[in-house]
Parts: sequence; structure tokens; C-alpha cells
Amino acid sequence: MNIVLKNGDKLEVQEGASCLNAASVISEGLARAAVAAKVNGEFCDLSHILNDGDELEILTLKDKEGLEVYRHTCAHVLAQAIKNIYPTCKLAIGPVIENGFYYDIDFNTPITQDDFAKIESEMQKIIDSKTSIERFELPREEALQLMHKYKEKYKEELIKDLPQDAVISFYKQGSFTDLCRGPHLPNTGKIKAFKLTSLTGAYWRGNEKNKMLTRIYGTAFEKKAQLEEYLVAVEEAKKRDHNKLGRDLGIFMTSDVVGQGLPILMPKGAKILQILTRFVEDEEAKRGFMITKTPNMAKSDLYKISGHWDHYRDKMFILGEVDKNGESPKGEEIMALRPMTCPFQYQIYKNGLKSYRDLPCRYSETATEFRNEASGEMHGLIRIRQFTLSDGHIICTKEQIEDEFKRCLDLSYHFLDALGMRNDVTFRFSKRGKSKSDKYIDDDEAWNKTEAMMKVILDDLKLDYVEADDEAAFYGPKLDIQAKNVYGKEDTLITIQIDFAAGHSFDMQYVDVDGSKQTPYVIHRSSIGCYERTLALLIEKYAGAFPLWMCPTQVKILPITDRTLAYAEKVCDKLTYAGIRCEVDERNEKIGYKIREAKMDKVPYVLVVGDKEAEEGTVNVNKRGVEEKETVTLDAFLEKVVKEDKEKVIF
RNA sequence: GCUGCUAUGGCUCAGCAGGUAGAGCACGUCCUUGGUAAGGACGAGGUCACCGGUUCAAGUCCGGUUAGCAGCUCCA
Repeated sequence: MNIVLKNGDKLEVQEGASCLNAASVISEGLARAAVAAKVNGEFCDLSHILNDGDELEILTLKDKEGLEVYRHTCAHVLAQAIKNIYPTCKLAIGPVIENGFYYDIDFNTPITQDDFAKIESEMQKIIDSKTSIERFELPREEALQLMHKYKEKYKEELIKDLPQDAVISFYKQGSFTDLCRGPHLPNTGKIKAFKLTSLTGAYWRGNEKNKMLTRIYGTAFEKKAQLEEYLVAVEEAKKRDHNKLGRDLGIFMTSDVVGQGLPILMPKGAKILQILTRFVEDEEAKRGFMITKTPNMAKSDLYKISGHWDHYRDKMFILGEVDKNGESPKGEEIMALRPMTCPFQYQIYKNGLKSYRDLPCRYSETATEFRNEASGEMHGLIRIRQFTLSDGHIICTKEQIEDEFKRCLDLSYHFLDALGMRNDVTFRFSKRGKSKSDKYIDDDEAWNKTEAMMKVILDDLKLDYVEADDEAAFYGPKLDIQAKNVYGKEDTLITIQIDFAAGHSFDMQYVDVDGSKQTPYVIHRSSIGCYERTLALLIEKYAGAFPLWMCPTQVKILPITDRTLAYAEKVCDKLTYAGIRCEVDERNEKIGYKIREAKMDKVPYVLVVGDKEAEEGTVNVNKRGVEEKETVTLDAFLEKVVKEDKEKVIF
């Protein structure tokens, strides 16, 4: 019979041939490298029997999907090894993830990373045994009975949740059988390089109400060298971790007595935020935003109107005693720190009757906000309890939404370009979607309309976005601009949201052309995001070597001896007057020592001045990242550095 | 909040089978005025995160609290 290869070639194979047989007809090398196959586009094992006319693609470890199969099998080897060592533990799920795999397991007695060596050597035994892996399928009832027999209650639960018509398949390697969709390697001996990397807790089915299981992470590569390379790369990435580097560079610190999630920005960090804030506020003013300055707290009455009291109260810092209904038992006035700026800026809108001529009404504020995140959720400058958001609201007519939304995105692009991060972000269209929990305002029609409206805008912008259900704000859908940290964890950097509810709940109005009163829409937006989080990602992106314009110290002047101290001061004054942030290292230290410190501090320009430079009116320029030094006149350097400082678009 | 790990001078770490702490860097003083990534000498600095417990004796063992890290959940 004939099958068709991916490139369109026809291949003659024997009747009843498997994918692996077909691979060996092509070449023995391919048969050796093969890990799985795709038949008519369907992922399957190499043992899958081909039919006449099937379209076949052989997957090897060079294919992303091939590597996934390899890692998935490794997860099964892990599960088998664990069952061998801890026979009474219960298996949950063991999927492949971006750089490896994990397996969630319910242990009777907790294990630690110290047990990894033992588990890894058991895994190695299973690999060395080259046990063949076989697939079989069972009808639903028998599948349940099998898992019941093995006392795998989590697997039983998984089977029960499969659709009635689902094919229920198992993979058996030696004495070990696991519920699995597959495909898998033909035998365990194909795994050449693996390592267990970490161990954490994870809720069964991702629900915090469920039992916490033990998750063991691991990874596997085709060759040992690749595994080593990966582990080194992970270590290298950790060196850029803002949480470490930011502290080492004196950008921020934390203090036990101040509290969790409350980073303290030290002079350098505060300077960077000031530079960013001024840049953002100035740019927003150019784009028609009116700056506001609203209180950091308000009475509970305000949050009751906004809906935060009902939807967000457990995340708020409340000043005063409240019962579970959010009321004061003593009938006292309750204040709360604000988790966002919206209801405050709405008050400004409501101050005086607005006409359609006043719209769009754009407010923005560098706002301090407070959110009582759960203790385990804090992370460096990325997740904190008090943060500064470039928060703004646009109150506009329905017709203006599209244009205003696009302007918001354009503004964010402007900042992302300036930060050099435009290519580091992805877009997520965060919807309520099918999820209808009480987290959201209950108004199906409004949700459907607003989500459809946003989709039209995003599609018109030809944005490459992913849609995510159950990620909306409680009042409407969002466009989230996402970025990843050095560990690959994704967070929202910037968000633009359409709010269908605020106009009504706050009774905001405008007088339309015909004299009728209308309710406006609201766009919530952040332009550069939360400054602390943005700073964190900048530290990681640049490993602390920030672009010149945002460096707290742009130029450091190092006199060689104290004879040239006066000249160094003169250079410093001249640069300072020109708006350059510079300082003189006037310590009585050798020049090599001062240079070392300035370089470790990642200062962009280090100027060495000695007798020669003082006499000639020159400076010896050491540019960050450049080996060669050059001596130029002070004026020439000044002109160059001032010009560079104005260039906010990087590289 | 949950799981696991961690907590020793400003920083990075040693200490260990329980017997009242050690290095390097940083810091101070002095010498050195030195030309491109650490000059030298001397010195000061810690009730070993906090609170309890076990013990004749606890940085070292146990419990709790606080804080840090990774992950889960949640989120800007």
C-alpha cells in the first residue's frame, strides 16, 4: 500500500506497517531518531498501524512536539519510579510544560529535594531496562475499574470528567500503567538526559479549595550537553533577577519591620522612578490628559458605589473594624485605602454638568494604590502591596471608545518603545467569557456587547492577541499587555479596559446635542503600567545597565589624584548645568579601584581626569560596554551626552 | 493563604555529633598622590531574625511568629 509523506512524496509500505516500519523504509537513521508520529495530522505512537493513503509525518527530537513526547514519557518514568519507591502514593497529572514536565502526586509522607537522588537513580534503572511502552484502550467502565483496582482516585476522577464518547487510553511500561492520551516513546531506554529540578506544592485541579499535592518538576533533553546548557542558562537568568540585582545595585530594599510587599526604594530606585514619572506625565499632558491628585483613601461609601466593596473588599486595607458584611458593628465611619483610582476621578467628572463637548474627558494620575495581596503572592517589585500606577480614566461617548482605545494603545507603544520593551510583550484579550461567577457584574447583555466591541477594535488593530476567559475585570473586558520575568513567569505590565458599568453606577452623565442626558462609557488605562513592576522588568531586561536616559547616575567623574579634584568638580558642574546627572568620586583611592566600582555600578560613562586632562580641558571617556577609551574635549563630550540623553528610543 | 526551602556582623558565606562565634568584601584610622576592574597596615563591628520549649549547657534540637526564595492560588 502507499502512504503520503509530509512533503507530498508517496511511499510504498507493507500492508499493516506501523509508523516506525514506514520510518525505517525511509532510512534507518530516521527510524532510530523517531519518537512519535502524526498520521493525517493526528498525534500518535510509532506503533500506530497505517492504512492505505494515510498522510504520515515522523517526529524526532528536533521537532517541538517530538521533544514534548520525550519529556512526557520521562514524566511517566518519574511516576513509575515514585510508585516503586512509594507504593501507596496517588498519582494525579503529569503534563509537559515549556521547558520540561512535572508530575503532581499525593504522598502520604512528605518528600524533600533530598529524595531526588534516590528517585533519579530509580528512574535511571527504568530507563536502563529499556522497558517497552504499550498503549491500550478501555471502555469507560473498565477504565474506571482498572484505576479503582490500582487505588488511583485522582485518575478515576479524571476519567469521570471525560466526555462520554472519549477514547480512554492507557500506557503500560512493565508493571506500571497510567491513564494517558499519549503518544509516548516506544520504550523507556530512549531517554538519555533528564533531571529533577524542583519540588513544590500545587492544588489538585488548580483549585485552592482542593488538597495540595506535591509537584515534582523535571526536564529532559536529547543530549546531556543540552541539559547542562539549559541548567547553566537558568542559572544565568537568575543573575538578572531584579529581586537580587535590584538589591545588590542599591535600587530597593525591604525591611522586616516595615512589612511584606512594601519595598523601600532607595535613592537610585527613587531617581529612576522620578525620571520615568516625569517622562510619562509630560507625554500624557501632550496627549490631552489632565493630571489629577486624589486622596489615597476614602469612606466605604465610595467603594460601595464603585462595586469594590462587594467585589474586592477582601483585597482592601480597611481602617476600622468591619463585620463580614463590610459594616461597622459600632456604626462608625469606615475608611479604606484605595485599591485603584477610578472612583476618585469619577468624582472630578461629576463636579459640574458635562456636555458632549467636554468629551472625551481624559484624567491621569501617578497614583499610589494599596492591595492586600495574600502573603505568599508577593514577589520583589513585581507583586507588592503598595504600588504606583500610571492610572487614568477616559470618560467618553460610545462612538469615541474605539478612537480613544487606540490612542491608549498608541501611548503605551510610545512608552514601550522608549523602554526598549516593545518586542518583549504579548497581548491578552481578557474576557469574562463563559465564566459567570459572582466575581463579575451580572449583566449578560452588557458583557456580550462590550466584549464584542473590544474584539472589533483589537481585530481592526490587527493585534496578535490570545483570548482568555475568566480574566476580565469585574466591570468589563481588558486588553492586557503581558511581559515575562527571568523565570518565565508572565505578568500584566499594562492594561486597557472598557467599563460599561461605571457610568451607571456612579450616575455619570453628559448633555447630548439634542439636550438629552446620556450615560458615558469609561476606559480604564495604564500607560506605562505599575512603575515598580515596570522597573523590575527593566532591571531584568538590562541586567541593571539601563539606557542612558533613565540612569540615576549618567556620568561618573574620577579624578586620578586630589590635584585634579577641582577640575573634576568643574566638569561635574558643567554637565550638571546641562541637565546631566553626574557625580565625582572624590575618595582617596587608586584610579583602578574607582573604575572597578563605577563599572560594577553600571554607570554609562566614566570620565577619568588627571593632570593631562585638567591642562587640556579634556576628559578621558570610558563608555560602558566599550573596551576602547578616548580622550575628547569636555565640550565635545557634553554635546554628545546631552544628545544621547534626549534619545529615548533604545538601540 | 497553601506546599517546600531559608534566616549567623552592612554584604557574601564558614561554623555543627549541642559546650557561650570566624573569613572575605564593605566600614574607620594611618601610610600611599597612585593613569584605567580590588595598593598596604592596623582597628571597630554580632545577646547567631524574634518568642517559647527540651537540656547542666542551644547559632546548632523542637514548636510558634516575622521576613526572604521557588511554586500553587490570586493579580497591576
